[in-house]
Amino acid sequence: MSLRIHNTLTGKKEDFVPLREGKAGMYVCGVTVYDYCHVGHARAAAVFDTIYRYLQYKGYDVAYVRNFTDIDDKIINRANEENVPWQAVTEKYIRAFHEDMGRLNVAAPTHEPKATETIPEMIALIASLVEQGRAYELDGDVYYAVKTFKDYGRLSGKKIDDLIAGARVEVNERKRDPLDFALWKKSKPGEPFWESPWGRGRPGWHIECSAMSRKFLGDRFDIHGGGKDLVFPHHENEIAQSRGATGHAPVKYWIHNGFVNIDKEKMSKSLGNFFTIRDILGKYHPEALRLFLLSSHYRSPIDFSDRNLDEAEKTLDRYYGFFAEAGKTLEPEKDKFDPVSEDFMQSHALFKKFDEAMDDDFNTAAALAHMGETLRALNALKDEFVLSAKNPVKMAERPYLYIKLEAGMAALRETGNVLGLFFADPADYKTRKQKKKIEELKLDAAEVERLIAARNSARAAKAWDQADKFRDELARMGVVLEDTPGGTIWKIK
RNA sequence: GGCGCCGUCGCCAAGUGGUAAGGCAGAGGUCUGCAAAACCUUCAUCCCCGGUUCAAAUCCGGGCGGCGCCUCCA
Repeated sequence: MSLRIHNTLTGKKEDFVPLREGKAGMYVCGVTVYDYCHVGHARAAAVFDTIYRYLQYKGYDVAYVRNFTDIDDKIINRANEENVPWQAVTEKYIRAFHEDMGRLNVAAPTHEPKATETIPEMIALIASLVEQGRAYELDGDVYYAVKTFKDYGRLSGKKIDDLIAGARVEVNERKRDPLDFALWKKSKPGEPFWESPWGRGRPGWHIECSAMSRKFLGDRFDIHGGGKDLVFPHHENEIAQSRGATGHAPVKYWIHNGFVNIDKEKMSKSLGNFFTIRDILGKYHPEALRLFLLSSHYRSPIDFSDRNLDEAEKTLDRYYGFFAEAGKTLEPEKDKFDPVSEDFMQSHALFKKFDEAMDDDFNTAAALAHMGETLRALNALKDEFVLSAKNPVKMAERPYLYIKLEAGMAALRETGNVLGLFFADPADYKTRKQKKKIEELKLDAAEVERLIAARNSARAAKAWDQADKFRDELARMGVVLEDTPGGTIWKIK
């Protein structure tokens, strides 16, 4: 079975054939660290994290680079506003980024370079472009001469002439062409700077990624990812720079994720219609956010709403409910059965379906559907297993039910892990969630426990009317009861 | 204005030529003192019009509606 990837460059799904067998090099544009990340950033992070995990699951040795843009106008502005050194800004938001990613269970990439650590490589790249006549200096600034690159516009499907016609009036009229973009910017007094052959300055945005990807992955690598909004001009410019300098098309497969929308509109800083990751995690379990982000195909827009987040959380409850119940059911019986063989585990039907879905351009939505079907089947199996203990006729089936359950659970966990899900301890998941809800509703847990105890006394006396009164009272508080063999448990509606 | 994407059940969402996955909500049922949870059953012909084809949600043309990129943006 082979992996197929939708390549922005060709607009088609193509078989994934890495440049070096068994290995994969992937570069994903990270964030500019001048503010907290919003849900749109979370989507890109979760999507490419999932791709990273899936490639590893498929057996590839993956070099995954995700950068930080830690020098740019917005950072300088922010530093000036807050009257702090620019490094204070970037350090603060890099830390915040790592916190957010940790909570979303986004794995650390193999390399996480900062632009400011890659300045010499950028200068070398720019120098090479200048030497080849593809870039020119203008009073301390260096621009890329777009017209020297005949394939400009190929990635984004744009024609140079159309672009020129539609180009805005530039502040800098000295550029040879309105499309030419800055590779190096002369620093203004008081601004951070690095020494270069063109004087003191700092890098343009696009050159960073060309330099950082090249530094860690070489002149050519397999996958380059980022949000759809980066296709033009950022990635177009990257191609122009890298290919202009090295002569190689740098990237084999370009992957772009769709936006997170709010009321059909793109979530973005400039529109102001965004929620930061931390805003959302105050209200929802981080895993619910991650599940939500993976519940649509990565290229489709996804609509952010409480309703959708609620649904994701509910789905998650089902999984964790099963893991908790199945764990409780199987654990005490483990000694009675032979351990399940690795072969049997790996032969679980879910894997084939999961792989098929993911092989088809990382179709996480379809993969999750298969996992959901498996979950339902396993719940049924679990009930059957519990009942079989009391039924002499079914006794003989128990070993079989047992290994089916164990294997199914393992399959769910393993596929879940590829999606970065189910990483919490089931008991922990529930407790944490409960705690949060109690705080939200300002419930008195002791009072709840007291009412439950009262109800259970009534039940013991078969005073059903009395018992129902307590139930109703709890219901008014938002508490729902579940009478299980192990006692009465409760949760918040 | 240029380029591009999208429109599938009340909601979310798969499906790129072979006769509509999955989830939520709803309805009925099993279980339960009653519930809850879980499970079972049930629940759409795919924005409109025309065309190609034995066959189209899927391809082509034309509408209508929504969105994105063209400027910093995941």
